[in-house]
Amino acid sequence: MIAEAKVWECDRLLSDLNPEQREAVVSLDKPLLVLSGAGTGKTKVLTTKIAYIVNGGFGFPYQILAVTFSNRAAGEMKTRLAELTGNVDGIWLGTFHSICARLLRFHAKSVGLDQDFTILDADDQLKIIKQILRESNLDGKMAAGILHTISRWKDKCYRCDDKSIDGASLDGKIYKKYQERIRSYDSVDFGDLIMYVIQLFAENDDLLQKHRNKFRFILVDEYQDTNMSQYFWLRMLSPTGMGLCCVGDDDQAIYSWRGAEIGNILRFEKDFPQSKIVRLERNYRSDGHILGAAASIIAHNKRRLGKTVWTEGNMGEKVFVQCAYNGFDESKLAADKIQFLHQRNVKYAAMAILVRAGFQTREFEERLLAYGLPYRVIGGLKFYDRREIKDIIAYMRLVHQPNDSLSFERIVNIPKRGIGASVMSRLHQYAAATGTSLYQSAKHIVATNDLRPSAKKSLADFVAMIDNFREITEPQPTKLAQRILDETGYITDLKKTVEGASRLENLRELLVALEDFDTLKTFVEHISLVTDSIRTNDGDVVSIMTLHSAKGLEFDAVFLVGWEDGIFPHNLSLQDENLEEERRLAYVGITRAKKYVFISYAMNRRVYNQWQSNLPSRFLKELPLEHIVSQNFCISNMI
DNA sequence: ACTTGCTTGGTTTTT
DNA sequence: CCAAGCAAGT
Repeated sequence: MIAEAKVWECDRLLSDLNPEQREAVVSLDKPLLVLSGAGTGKTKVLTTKIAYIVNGGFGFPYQILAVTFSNRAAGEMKTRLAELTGNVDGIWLGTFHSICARLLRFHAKSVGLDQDFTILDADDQLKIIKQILRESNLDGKMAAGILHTISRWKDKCYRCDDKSIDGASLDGKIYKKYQERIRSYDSVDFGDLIMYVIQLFAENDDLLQKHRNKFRFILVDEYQDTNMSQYFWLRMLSPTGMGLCCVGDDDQAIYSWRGAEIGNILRFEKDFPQSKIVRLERNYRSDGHILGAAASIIAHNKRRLGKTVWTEGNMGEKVFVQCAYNGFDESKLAADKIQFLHQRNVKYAAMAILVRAGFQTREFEERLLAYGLPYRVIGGLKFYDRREIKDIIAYMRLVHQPNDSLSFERIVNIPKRGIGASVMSRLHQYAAATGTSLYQSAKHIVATNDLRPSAKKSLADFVAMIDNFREITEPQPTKLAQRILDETGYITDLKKTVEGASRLENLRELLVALEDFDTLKTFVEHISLVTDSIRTNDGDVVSIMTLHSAKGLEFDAVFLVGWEDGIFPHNLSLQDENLEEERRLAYVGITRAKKYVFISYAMNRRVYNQWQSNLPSRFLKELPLEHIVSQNFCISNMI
């Protein structure tokens, strides 16, 4: 009876899929690579596969590990899975980093970390490196570059004593110091999250075996974006690839500059000789001409596994290629089309302007503003990057984990309490000498007569205040945040400044977001791993964003702007291997569209207030004439 | 502590 | 060119 119900349930799940999708779902006995072209239903396959495993009785939810690259993808999978099965409990579903954080919390002691370790963000990392540089009398401006180098090393799973690293080089030396420093803070960065878990498994075989047995099914989304560390991590959990199912699209690998190794997906068959590859090539998103244009462009790449995306849908509109006289005119072309489409009942929210680099958004913003068209810039300044948000979060982190010295340092004098550089250097000295945190040091120093009376009192008051906040057992984050804002005088301080109003607005938004959390602990963990902006529902507005942040999204109409050599492909990416990645970016851009693609370029453009004439993007020549309509529409209202 | 003037760089961005 | 970040001065 039960078996029968299950069979029926599985049939229902599978009936909704095309043959290739079905094969990808049903195949459980081999290492599986699902090559999933744009718009071919990869999330559907992943979620159905999970449902199939559970409902078909092949495994229990807690035996399934599903890893995604971004929080957005994890969230979407959760939603879709809930729709499909109504229940997602027990499944280990999350980003590489959140899953590693979870594992590491359980076993922190085994790698010598405190269970309450803090997770650093890029800002924290940069601060620490600047600190180290300054101590060595070196220029702090090098910090960003060094951080980049260290991050890439960590993506490759190189520890600071790794033989591949020249320990005598500046970067190598800073890496060592940096690692020492963050360890002493009981903190880890994003790279560490993966590396520590690898270390944990390498040093504790029983633990590794336990997890190998536990996770019988490992599903990996966006496999083309994994870095070496993540690859090693996966191979530890599934050395033979049995139960492993990687889904990805080598043609959409656009994050190599961040350590992603497209080689991981290209090498899959070699890594797992018993493996099977399923290609999802049937596209359900874009009309024929759009798909044809995208396919022709990507066919120019050499390093790819190769697949041909097709559709049964109609050919639709051809890709519209336009030349503008200059950048101003280009924005006008887009705005006019947006207006036109909207009159034809295309929603603003179904349209997007995709740029190569952040600075390009301004021209389009100005134009849409002038036209009175609603828009939103996605990406750019992140909600959690705002000063006031980071301040209040630092308070909350310090309340949760008093030894979080970075948070301590951030807010000890915010609002101003008269605790300046001299007090801080005294604290640092003490902390270094005793091997304790700044908070602990403050507690000790306050009991001595080392500080001038006023500073001593300020510091004592500060410590007492934090302790006071801590005494609220398991505080609800909203309430705690409200108290912090009131009792520290943060709000009062804010009201004195001009931009205070908008900052207050942001804080209010944060308080609302905080209501989703029951405990401070869950919030702090969440905030460390999620740096995405709070998704505000702006309603029916046009999206402006970079090509990178458009990945995974879809729109009826897509405006691909600035297709000029030097802008796109970008100046710094004109060498061969980088050019392939730029081309993938073009592929990603075109395949975001369901019905309309407008590509434009400008003959003249002002860059850093200097007029330059760029050649049309070399990618334009790769668009076959049968799929495009070209119009040299050179207007100018500026000259 | 806050201002001022100088230098410098100005792809992509998630975790 | 313009914004940000920093060193030095009030």
